[in-house]
Amino acid sequence: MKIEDEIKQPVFSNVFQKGLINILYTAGWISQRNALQLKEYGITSPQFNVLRILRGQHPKPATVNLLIERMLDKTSNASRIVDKLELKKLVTRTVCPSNRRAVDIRITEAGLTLLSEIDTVFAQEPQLRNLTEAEASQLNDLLDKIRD
Amino acid sequence: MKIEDEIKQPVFSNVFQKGLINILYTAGWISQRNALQLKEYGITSPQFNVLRILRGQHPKPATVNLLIERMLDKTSNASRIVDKLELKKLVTRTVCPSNRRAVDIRITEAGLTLLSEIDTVFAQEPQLRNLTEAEASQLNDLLDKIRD
DNA sequence: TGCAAATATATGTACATACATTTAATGTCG
DNA sequence: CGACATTAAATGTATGTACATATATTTGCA
Repeated sequence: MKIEDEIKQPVFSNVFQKGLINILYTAGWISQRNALQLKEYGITSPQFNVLRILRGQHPKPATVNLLIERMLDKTSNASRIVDKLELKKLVTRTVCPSNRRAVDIRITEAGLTLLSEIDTVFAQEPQLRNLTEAEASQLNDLLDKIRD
Repeated sequence: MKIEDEIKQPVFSNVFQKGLINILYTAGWISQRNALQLKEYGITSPQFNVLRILRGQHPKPATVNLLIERMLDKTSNASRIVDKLELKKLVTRTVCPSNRRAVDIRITEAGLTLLSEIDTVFAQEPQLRNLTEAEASQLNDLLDKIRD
């Protein structure tokens, strides 16, 4: 559906204004779909993102600082997201021996198992399936250019 | 900066995966910039969006339902956003005379004044300034296609 | 008419975001 | 060495998101 109809705004003042709204709206649309799928597995999107970062590090530990560096949203609260994951036994938290200010965070076996289940489901419905490879590249270039 | 560097992820499994992350990351980047600018005026992004919808209706009132229809995020809680705006005297809330279930919400003079101040500032630094008009159109087409 | 269904909004709860502040450990430099 | 700044993480507070439920009003129809 065209963005004009989705938010019932008949016209935009210009194509830039429309593009801006379109990015925000599309990101929300994607997030909502993701959140719905993840809900069946009992985790939220931020929790899922943190788990994937931890899997990338595995078997090395990550610190809260490293999580913040790699999270999509830099200002969110990694500490409290890890709290929730720890409660679900998907990660462990131990004081870092070489720097007792820092905390070593590791994904557990249960966490790895959960991620691989989710991967299987996500692989069945590929993302951005409506775009060709060339279009997806074009999109990446445009988005990178916006943030320059 | 390229998305790989921004989130310190050296490679993506494919261009679709990268595109997905890029949309989410870019939307966050835009939101954060907007939020920072709006903070000087004492309002948040959702509050700003609601105010703009109300200005679009002015001098007619809007209901909570109309706000939900037009908000970027359909599931957010319009009622409580209006609460905050009402506290700041930027909107008024009165029971709708023709349907006492509904509530007429109107932007106040103070609200209109605030919006026009913000417009002035935003106009000075146009959005998506790094894109040409053709590129912005292309972006809109790609984003619309993703949601088909 | 009367009563159930639908509608409009508000409220409750859990989680996340945004940002300031606090606490503890480590580094640094006089 | 010791005071002070820096760093890593946790905590506090306000706001927003997501979703279920509650309350009040209106509508429809037996």
